[in-house]
Amino acid sequence: MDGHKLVYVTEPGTRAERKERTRQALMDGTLDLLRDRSFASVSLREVTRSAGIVPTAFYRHFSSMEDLGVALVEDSMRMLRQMLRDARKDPSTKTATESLRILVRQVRSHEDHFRFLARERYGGVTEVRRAFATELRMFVSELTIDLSRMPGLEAWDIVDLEMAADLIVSTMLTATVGLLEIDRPGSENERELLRRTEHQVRLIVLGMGAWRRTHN
Amino acid sequence: MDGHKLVYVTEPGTRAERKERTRQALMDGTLDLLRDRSFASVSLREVTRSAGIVPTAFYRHFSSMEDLGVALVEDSMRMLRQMLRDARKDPSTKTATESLRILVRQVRSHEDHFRFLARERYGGVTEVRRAFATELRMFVSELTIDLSRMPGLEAWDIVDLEMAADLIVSTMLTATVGLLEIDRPGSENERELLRRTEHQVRLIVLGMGAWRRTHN
DNA sequence: TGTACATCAGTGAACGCGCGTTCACTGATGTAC
DNA sequence: TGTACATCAGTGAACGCGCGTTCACTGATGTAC
Repeated sequence: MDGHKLVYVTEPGTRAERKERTRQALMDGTLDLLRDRSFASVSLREVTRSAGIVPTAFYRHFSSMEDLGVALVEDSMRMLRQMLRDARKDPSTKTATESLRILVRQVRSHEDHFRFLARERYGGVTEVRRAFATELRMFVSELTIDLSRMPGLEAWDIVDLEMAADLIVSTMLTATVGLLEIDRPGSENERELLRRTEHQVRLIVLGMGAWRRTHN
Repeated sequence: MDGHKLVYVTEPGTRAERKERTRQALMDGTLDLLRDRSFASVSLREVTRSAGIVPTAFYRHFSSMEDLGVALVEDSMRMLRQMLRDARKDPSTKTATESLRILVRQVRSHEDHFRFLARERYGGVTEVRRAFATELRMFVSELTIDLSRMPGLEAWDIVDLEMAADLIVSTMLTATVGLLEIDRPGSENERELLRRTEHQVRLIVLGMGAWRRTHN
């Protein structure tokens, strides 16, 4: 016992690299603290504690907690945008089942970010709400265009298409929030949620077929 | 100028009445503070300030902020339950348009409570989330029963009916949250939201007709 | 109805605590020659 | 490659502040006789 240990006196890497790592530690630590609380209730000192630095060092990375919040939103939004872009490119998303499979995989591998977005979606910080709403509106527009190119939907009124796209996105969003509340991936609860969501999307698509017949 | 004024030295009513009034002032003041913040970020001292009493007097009414939070949830839930009960009794709710008209009226006359529920729905307080989820599940069950009694739906599988009821409730919930973000009642934004929601509900109902044909 | 006592909503002083922020500092890393 | 100086991420003491909570109190209201 009591043998020698190899110890880094200081962390490896250049100064810039170490700074970036601390910044990431602050952001990751904050997302971790947000697991079961709102952003507004987390203190600067808690955040620095979670990252293993002294409170005053916080200001080397962010000018305020609000600033850190904005950085987290940007980070989460970047992730969300990337996911949506990938999903639109992927040809297999043409079926509801495949879209859901992709959604589950993404949500499970970025739970912290999704939880942050879901939590702050209706939370106190106006800027977050606005950013999220904008992102969602953009995605609904893109989905509307996708729909307008599908066989049988070319003749649809754009307003009606957008209404349907909005309903599909809402349904997927509801499923996402539901997923976050299910801790155990692959559980019976999860399978039931997915089955229900899949049927709901199919119901909407069927409705669109009937809509065409009654409104055109 | 500087004439006499008639002033109540103490508030009117019995001691119990005045206590109840202070309790209400604490709850109303809190809902007011929650207009653009989360419950977790509101302090006991702010609440008593809003009600015009000294901080220590808070404990004559609630044992803690958490206790006040529970009282607010119960209050809001009571309101919600009453609204849903009334809506189910009202025969005019058989059409989507009428249901939406009732929803708008209720949301507009209880905005504080609805905002509180929407804000805390995914907020940090587990108990609130659970209470809301239970209430919602109960309402979906009731709506499922309503649907099963509608002409043409008697032969439906109960699971399918519940799936459809869930989708309708989600859609109404999304509309509710949307309404809360529109400050100006009767505005073009509000009319557009209602038109879209109405079409979405109709789309779902049409989908149910098509579903029967493809699954039975 | 009048009196004596009990109740209790609200007061005000005081406490210890965690907070955000300032400041001068340290010492390892980076750069110029 | 070696030296002298600049940079700067992180430190630690200190501050004033709002917080939740305790406690002994006040004085109007309620009750018993």
